[in-house]
Amino acid sequence: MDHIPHTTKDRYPQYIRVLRSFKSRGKLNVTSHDIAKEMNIGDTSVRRDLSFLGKLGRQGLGYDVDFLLGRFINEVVPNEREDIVLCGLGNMGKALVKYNGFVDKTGEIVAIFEANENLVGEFEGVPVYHISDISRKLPAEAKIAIMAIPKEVVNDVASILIQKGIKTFINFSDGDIRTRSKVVVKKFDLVSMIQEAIYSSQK
Amino acid sequence: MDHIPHTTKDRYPQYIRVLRSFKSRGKLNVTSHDIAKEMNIGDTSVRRDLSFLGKLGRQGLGYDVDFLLGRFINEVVPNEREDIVLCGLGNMGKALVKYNGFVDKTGEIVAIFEANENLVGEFEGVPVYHISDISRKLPAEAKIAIMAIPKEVVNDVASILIQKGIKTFINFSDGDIRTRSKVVVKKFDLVSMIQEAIYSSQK
DNA sequence: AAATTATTGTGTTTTTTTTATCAATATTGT
DNA sequence: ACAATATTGATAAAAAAAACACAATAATTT
Repeated sequence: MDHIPHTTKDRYPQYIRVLRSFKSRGKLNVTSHDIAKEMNIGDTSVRRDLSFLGKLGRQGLGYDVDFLLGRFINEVVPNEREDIVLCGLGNMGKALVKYNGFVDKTGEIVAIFEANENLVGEFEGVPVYHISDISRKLPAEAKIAIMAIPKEVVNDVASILIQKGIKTFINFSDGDIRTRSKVVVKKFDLVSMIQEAIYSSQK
Repeated sequence: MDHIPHTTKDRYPQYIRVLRSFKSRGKLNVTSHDIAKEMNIGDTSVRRDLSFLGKLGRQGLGYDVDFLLGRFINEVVPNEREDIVLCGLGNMGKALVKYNGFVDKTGEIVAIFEANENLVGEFEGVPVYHISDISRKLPAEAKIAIMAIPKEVVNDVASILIQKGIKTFINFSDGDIRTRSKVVVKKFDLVSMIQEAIYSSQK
């Protein structure tokens, strides 16, 4: 399996989403055409993308959904479950904890840090610590932090987390995370999301 | 201004995000190189992308952030503010209402529909109606719906909204919206978001 | 005021990505 | 078992995108 093109790699997470959707609809087998339609690309591109992971399909028949999904998860998310910490137990934080779906393959929220003393204790089975305890209570294996705290404090908290070894941020804060360290930040941006949706519906 | 390439168009929303970020940092002027670095593409690509919208920069100097941002907003989001309705006032719904940022240029949540009778009335200045009142209370101009309701009901509610003229969905529900109508659905998918972040931090 | 440095905008070249084509193979119907 | 149909995987061709290269121009320094 030699060099995988950049565009192909970028599509891999989308394959997982689409395959999950097929699976949830009870589809056991899909063709490159089915996938292509769902992803708005050509069926040749789908077959090409898949071919980098090996000969996964059966001529005349298509691809086995479960097998393909397993193959993708293995390629795209090769590690075991990642431990995730959540900063901020406001409405967004609570909503995120309640998304149970990602416990299975991706990771699990193992600790929550919150500024409001009254919330310290436990939420939905996850321990809640005071935000000032990050240095002491941050689980050693955690490499990912979800930020759901106000923009006024997001950079202060982020720099402590970076010091402690966090390499990846999912940022739901309204402020940007700015750092000179080499970390990955995925920003949740409702404005862009809405704009992209409007834009898509117009072109 | 003739045919704009697909990849360029796809990058336009990202330019807005990056320019907003520069602006919030107090930067008045940027070069193609600044933008390129922020977007992980080449500076030539940036200049080419911009050139489709006219001669926007000044040789030797760069681009005016405000001017460029205005030009992009005009191109990508050409309409006036869009009226948005929100379905579901749980933790996620409440969190979304509190994101004030998108009131300015993108749109505004003008009505909320919720199943819990106790929440009917008003939230953060937005009227809250019972979910059974969608047909009667849906604002006529609304074309976008944010769905923050459980998967068990998301498709029932969606089909009522589609009947009433909603064309664009932002779906925070854990279930997929499935329809034969030609609508745009942008799904918020925490699992994919985390997976993409992990994937990015590894390649 | 000339030289130096920075930076845009665009014609051209190179690289990457997508699409077209088709042999190989699997299934289904007769 | 044969013909018809469906679909993969791969090679070749076409199209699209990115990078290169540089003239034009603006600011800055000497």
